[in-house]
Amino acid sequence: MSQHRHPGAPGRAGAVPALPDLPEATVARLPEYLRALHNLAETGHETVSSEGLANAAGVNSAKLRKDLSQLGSYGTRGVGYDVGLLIDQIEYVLGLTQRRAVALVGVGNLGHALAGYDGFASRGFRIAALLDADQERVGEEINGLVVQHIDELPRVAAEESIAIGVIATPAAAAQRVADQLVAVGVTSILNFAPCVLSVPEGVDVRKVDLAIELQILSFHEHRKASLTALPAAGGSALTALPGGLAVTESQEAIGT
Amino acid sequence: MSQHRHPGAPGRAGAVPALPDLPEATVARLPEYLRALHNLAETGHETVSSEGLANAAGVNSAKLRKDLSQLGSYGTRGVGYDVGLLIDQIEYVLGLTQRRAVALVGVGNLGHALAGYDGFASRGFRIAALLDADQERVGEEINGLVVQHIDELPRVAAEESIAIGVIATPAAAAQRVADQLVAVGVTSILNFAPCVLSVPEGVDVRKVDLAIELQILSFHEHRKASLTALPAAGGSALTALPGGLAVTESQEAIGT
DNA sequence: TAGATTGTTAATCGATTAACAATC
DNA sequence: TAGATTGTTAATCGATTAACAATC
Repeated sequence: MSQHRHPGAPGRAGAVPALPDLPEATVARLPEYLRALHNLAETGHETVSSEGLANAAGVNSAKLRKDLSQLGSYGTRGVGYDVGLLIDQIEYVLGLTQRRAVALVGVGNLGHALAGYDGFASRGFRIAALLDADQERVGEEINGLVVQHIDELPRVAAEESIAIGVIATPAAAAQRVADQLVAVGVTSILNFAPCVLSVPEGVDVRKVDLAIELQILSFHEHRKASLTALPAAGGSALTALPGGLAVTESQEAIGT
Repeated sequence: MSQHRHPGAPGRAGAVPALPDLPEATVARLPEYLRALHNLAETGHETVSSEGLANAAGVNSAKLRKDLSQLGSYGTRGVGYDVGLLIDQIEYVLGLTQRRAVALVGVGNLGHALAGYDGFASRGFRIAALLDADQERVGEEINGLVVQHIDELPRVAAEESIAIGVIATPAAAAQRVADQLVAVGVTSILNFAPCVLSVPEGVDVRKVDLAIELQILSFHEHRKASLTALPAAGGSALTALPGGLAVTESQEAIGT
């Protein structure tokens, strides 16, 4: 093409950052590529081929090249991709050049663990506030943060510029918390409560439901069992497992 | 694997349980329908229309009818679906008529929370064993279960008929744990470690990565910000949020 | 019968993939 | 130049959706 444009890439001042409107499936895979690239960087790799990165991320190489081509043209034919450049580019697109502040609501069993999860800090986020509706829990200190009452949310949101709300309350409380988050201007919510949330247009909600993941696996267990239970039907069942290793496609399925 | 008979689907006594090969997108939504149906049953509803159930599950009604039609024909035209019958049918298809035993490996921060998560027990699963490679943690009691050393896995798997393995170890340990699970015959794995696992064909892996969920939200935050940063472009931006509520489509996206 | 709602069709949309020309 | 690998094309596959005939 004419030249390598870095649309609003790090270092570009002035121009409006024209963020490409990526397919959702691509967006969901970029973080996986990013993680693989960080691993490669740590082990001293300066370039990587689409084949190599695809293996590290558990996808096929055509899909990887297609995904990366949506960001622009950052590879070199005959050589591969520059690991550092690609990290910068993906981090830029994902909006990770700023460390976003997260408010975690609900400091029960799961919320407690999330508050202590260092994977958030190491991958671009800062847990800026812990909130709970239970006065019993207010004042408790977890990982250097003091739990505050949910009614403090308006003040906290303003002070900390909360960008993302994480809901780890029981299902019965989740909608009310979502409403409160929306009311203070939060437009991105990660919901761990097993319920559907209603939010206005323009607010993004992602849901993680641990029991649902197990139920999906249960279906496949059930299905595999029903196949091996048909011995008369002959050859084509899954009974004989080949010894070779392969990355199962289902590993990509989450978060899509 | 085929140690005992599946209770036949309602209405199909005697016949081989011919489990339909459902589209993955449908499988991923069935647990959400099931949860919504349980809510309806608890609030005294005996029947529900596709419109009503679709609202409760956060999907559109055409999709819901299409999904349910894959299971067979369990609705009544002009009336709707029988809540109890549909619960039985979905639970059968998902293999939830037996309570599956789960082994949880890695009892650190997150694993601790998972061990105490009552959503597993209430939705068809039994945490049958807690395992860890760290001798310091062996012997600790969590929620009535004593943490055992990972080397006990072969014995535990045989004694408890483990159907699903949950990996909540650091990334560096996850592949080795997966190999150990596969070696004792586990064919379904839920992986919370931020890494790709290699497993033989026939083994299903699902991955939950909390930081990836935040990074996907971060992309959308970044994108929304880049849109509102274009004031000259006039009318069509997302700045003016309509007051009406709507269930965002992105809520369905996980686990697909 | 009249009204309601399912189950199915068919059009459309989006995602995946193999293949290969472009090009380093 | 010869070999390697990207970026793109086009075919295919799977998922979504509106519309409506079937039917309770």
